[in-house]
Amino acid sequence: MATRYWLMKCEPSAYSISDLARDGETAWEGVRNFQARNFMRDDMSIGDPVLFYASNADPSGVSGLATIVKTSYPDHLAWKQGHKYFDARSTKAAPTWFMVNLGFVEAFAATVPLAMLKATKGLEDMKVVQKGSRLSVQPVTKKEYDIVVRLGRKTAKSTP
DNA sequence: GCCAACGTTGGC
DNA sequence: GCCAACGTTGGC
Repeated sequence: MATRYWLMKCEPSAYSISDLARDGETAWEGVRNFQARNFMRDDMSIGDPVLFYASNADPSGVSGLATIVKTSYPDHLAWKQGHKYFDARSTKAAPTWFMVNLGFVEAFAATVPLAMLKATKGLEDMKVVQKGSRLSVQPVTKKEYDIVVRLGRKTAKSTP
């Protein structure tokens, strides 16, 4: 499958880019939105580049880069009774929810804030800059990805 | 902590 | 199949 580019959101209090830097790889668990699930289940390939987005952060924005190291497999937490990600609809025979594994690529020295993304030419169409966008896994174009990477590295240089 | 926007559920 | 009610997300 062709390389696709992604943006994946997470609250730093739950999991941050430094956690990923420490772990090297992590299972992207707990996605409970059908659109996000479809992207993970159907459209991701190993090696796809990912913008790691910190939501509910100070500031919110892209904090680093990751890559897909394992394509989708059933989210076993949906089967765990009592777990916060438990969902009775999901069975082993017909799983409802899936996850992928992310590998660490790079942590920006400073987060590229959402306000900067909004102010940058060429990123107007990104879902994340649009008002009310809550999709936690979303596709981005190569062009958008490249612009954000450039912003992230520029920010890094100006931050001691 | 507030609240607007959104996705999902359930009554009808 | 509509739509109100609810729970959640996420910027500020």
